Amino acid sequence: MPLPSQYDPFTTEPRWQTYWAEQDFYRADPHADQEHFCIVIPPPNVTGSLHIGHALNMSAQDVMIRYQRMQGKDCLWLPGTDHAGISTQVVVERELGREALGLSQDFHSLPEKQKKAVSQSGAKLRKNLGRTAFNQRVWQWKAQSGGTIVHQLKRLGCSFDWSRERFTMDEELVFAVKTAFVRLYQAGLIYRGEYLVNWCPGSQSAISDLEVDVREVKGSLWYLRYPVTDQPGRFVVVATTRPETMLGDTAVAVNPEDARYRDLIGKTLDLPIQNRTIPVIADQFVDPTFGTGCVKVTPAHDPNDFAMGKRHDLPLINILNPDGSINEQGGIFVGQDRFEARKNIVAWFEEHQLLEKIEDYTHSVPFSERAGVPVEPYLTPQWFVKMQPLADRALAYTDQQNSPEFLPERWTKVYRDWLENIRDWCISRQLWWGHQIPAWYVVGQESEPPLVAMTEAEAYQTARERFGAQVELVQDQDVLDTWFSSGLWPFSTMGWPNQTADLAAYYPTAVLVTGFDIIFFWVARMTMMAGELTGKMPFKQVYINGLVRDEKGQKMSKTKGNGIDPLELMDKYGTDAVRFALLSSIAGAGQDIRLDYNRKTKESTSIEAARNFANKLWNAARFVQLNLKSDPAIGKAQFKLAQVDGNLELADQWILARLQQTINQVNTLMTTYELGTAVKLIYSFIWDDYCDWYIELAKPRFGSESSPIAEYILSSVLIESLKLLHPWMPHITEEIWQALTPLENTSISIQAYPVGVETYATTVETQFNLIKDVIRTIRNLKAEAGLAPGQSVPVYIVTAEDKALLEANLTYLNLVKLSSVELSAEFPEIPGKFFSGVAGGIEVILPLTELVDLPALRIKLERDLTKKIKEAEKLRERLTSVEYRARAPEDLVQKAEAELQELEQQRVILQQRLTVL
RNA sequence: GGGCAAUUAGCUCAGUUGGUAGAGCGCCUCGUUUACACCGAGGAUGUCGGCGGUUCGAGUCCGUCAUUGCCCACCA
Repeated sequence: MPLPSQYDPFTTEPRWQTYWAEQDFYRADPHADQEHFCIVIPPPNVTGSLHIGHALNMSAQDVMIRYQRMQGKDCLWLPGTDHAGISTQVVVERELGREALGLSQDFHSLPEKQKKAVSQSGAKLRKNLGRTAFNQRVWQWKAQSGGTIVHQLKRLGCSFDWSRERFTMDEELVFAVKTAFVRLYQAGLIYRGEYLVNWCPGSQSAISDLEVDVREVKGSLWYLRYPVTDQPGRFVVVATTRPETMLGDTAVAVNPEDARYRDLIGKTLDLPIQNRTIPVIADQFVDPTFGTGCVKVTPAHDPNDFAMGKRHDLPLINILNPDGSINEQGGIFVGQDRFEARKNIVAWFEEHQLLEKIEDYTHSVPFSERAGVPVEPYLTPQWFVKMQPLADRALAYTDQQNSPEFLPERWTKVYRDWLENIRDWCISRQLWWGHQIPAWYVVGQESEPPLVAMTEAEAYQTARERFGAQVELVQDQDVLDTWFSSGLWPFSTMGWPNQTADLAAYYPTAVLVTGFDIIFFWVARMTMMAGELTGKMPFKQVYINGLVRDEKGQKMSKTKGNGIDPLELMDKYGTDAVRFALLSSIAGAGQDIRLDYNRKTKESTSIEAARNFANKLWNAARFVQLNLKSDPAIGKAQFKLAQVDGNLELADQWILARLQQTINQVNTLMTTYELGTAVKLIYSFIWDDYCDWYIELAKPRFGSESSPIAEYILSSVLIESLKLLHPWMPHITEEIWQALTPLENTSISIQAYPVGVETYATTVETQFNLIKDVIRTIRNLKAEAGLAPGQSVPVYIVTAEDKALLEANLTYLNLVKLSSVELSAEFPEIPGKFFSGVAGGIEVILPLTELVDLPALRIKLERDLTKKIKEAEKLRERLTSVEYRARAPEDLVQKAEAELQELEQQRVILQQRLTVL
């Protein structure tokens, strides 16, 4: 099938994607004899759509998987999505709200006011629907529009095994989650307790430390006076950034060493507004140099105070409702919002002359990432995972087996540090959409601990045994933090807790590819869960990919609106170009990538360069196809070096040697997943070596005696190059490969990846490079002489050593327009003016004609000469140094000497040239 | 406060164990010779952030400072 004159990614790419899917090439077989290789997808949110970070992350995984598949391994790349508790619930709520208000626009394009109305109405409608009906509605939404990202992954050309697609709320995974919960509970690793959690008044749910976004806020530090009991006129002044919490104060603390307040320790203060007396306590925590040295203690609303409260056995007074308003403990301020109350309380203090002063104060305030409002430390009953034993176990693996291994290695420290300073994990969320906690309470026996069981029936059975037949149970209303189910992902997707064939074959997985931003959220949770539940680390390696930054080097984010849409780029340049551009800019693993992008024209030069490369490859293939007259190899081109060992020209041997070298380098790089470096080598092999030199040298051979060999090597090297490149640019390589190998009738993606022979002729490379240098020197001389490339000129070449080599390959010099070539061992008689250059000891002489601009040439030559003299001077200085001679390695000294010799030769020639002029 | 990155050509970035700096884009000159102008040939451009040290030799190793970005912990 002849290749069309223009490559069209937009029709080509979907065609092969469909073909790959229909042929079912990427279905894994756990019973296969081959070695297994597995990657599980970091499950994107079901609500999400593909962003540029995904594009990089997924492309990287696809390269790894395609490469390993071509290595002959049985590969499983398991796709799936995450139910994403809060974001999904919010999306569906908004949909309800939009429906109710009759708005058809996308939520994000609505004006702020309408957004608020939609959210409020949505939340109300959710409550009206009730839990079951609402969740049904979410499932319905998921079926309709939850698959956006899945389609987009297909468009990226990802070679997933779609038969194994999973969702974190699949029945199988629900079972795994329950099993994990029950087992951890039974092992004493899950408990329920009243603790201070990060409470988000916006979503009225507990959130984990990791979901808190700390922001610098310009606020105030208020200095409040608390009167000392029975000592009229004496006050203790406390400083606070949250005055409203004083309603729940149960002590004031001072440092025990602080002489200023020593006499007050053990005395009491009259807490204003509340008309309570509170003690003055002594605690080391208090820094006497900060503020007044007195700290108000609110154990129910501050983590440090909570700890202090524990130490001093202080009462806990909760003053807030779940929505952030002041509750009935708040005296006269009951019902007010926390910020309204703050204002009013400050006013009250001022009015009663109890406000000492106000200072401007910039401090950090924790915000809820989801709702965007300040978080309150809040006392509620929640479920927790006891992390220390899990972290210790995971750390033990890192210590003993060096597993998982992080790439780049430096992330190990980040991972370790977090595990070493672990805190308990609050896993309950006050949401409807998610894995409902498998715990039941006995109605009327609320003080009893809940019954944790796999099913309601099981819970009832236990309850009846304990409380009699009439017992009534109610299930815990909370759902689990989304990361709880994601934490099981590498094994829950393979059928755990059942001992499945997939688990046996693919678990632990080979490598996890993810961003550093979820090392704590996800990676560490997986290792801890897996260590406890499966007794193995879930992956051998963790490849951390960098962030894709915008053209200014800034992190892309929704709020900044500086995202670059990969789909738009794919529409413009084709998927392969986007993949290539992203992957080839990976320097080291974990290094951020800055994507150049012009927001006005929506152009990206790096992706354009990638598109140009695709075009180059396409045209090279077209050229080869058009010139295959003798059809020796195409159609069943299984490249074997042994088949072409006779009658090879230097260029043939050279390109084969370079191919071998490239194959070896790529294979070596891929053992450490150096995807960017590897593909850059392939790029330069195809463009610089194959296209710029080999194809050019093959052109004059067509039709001649050596035509069949040239054609054979042209085609085989191309086909090997296609295989080399395929993991990075799957579509175009498939397209060309299919066109060139019609007899194969299969996909390039399941061909064997090239394997290099161990030795290749380096002498060939040296020889060929010499010829290249001679050609370059001639071109150079012509350009310097101001001669057009098309102008035929005579050339004299002087070399004793390499005369035979040049004689044998004289035709190669035809890459430059020459009227005659004189080869000699001695400097020849040349009529008229001339000038010359040196290539690897070979002198090339170009007679001058009247066409040359002599003054311009002289200036250039003089500049060159001073440069050479300086270089030679530097080199000579080094070589005459006694220490250098004594300590530098022998081969280096020799190299330097040879270099100096050539420099000298060049200097002499330049001087000759100048005198000739 | 602690930690981690980054600092190299106009721009974006490479530079393996220390051996005397490269690529892509851009720029300049020339060119449509049997694939490709999304091309070819040639060219110009760097006190490798500053200072100090180790070494025959430092972009590379050590120390220190500066700037930028990120992560963690945060004294009310």
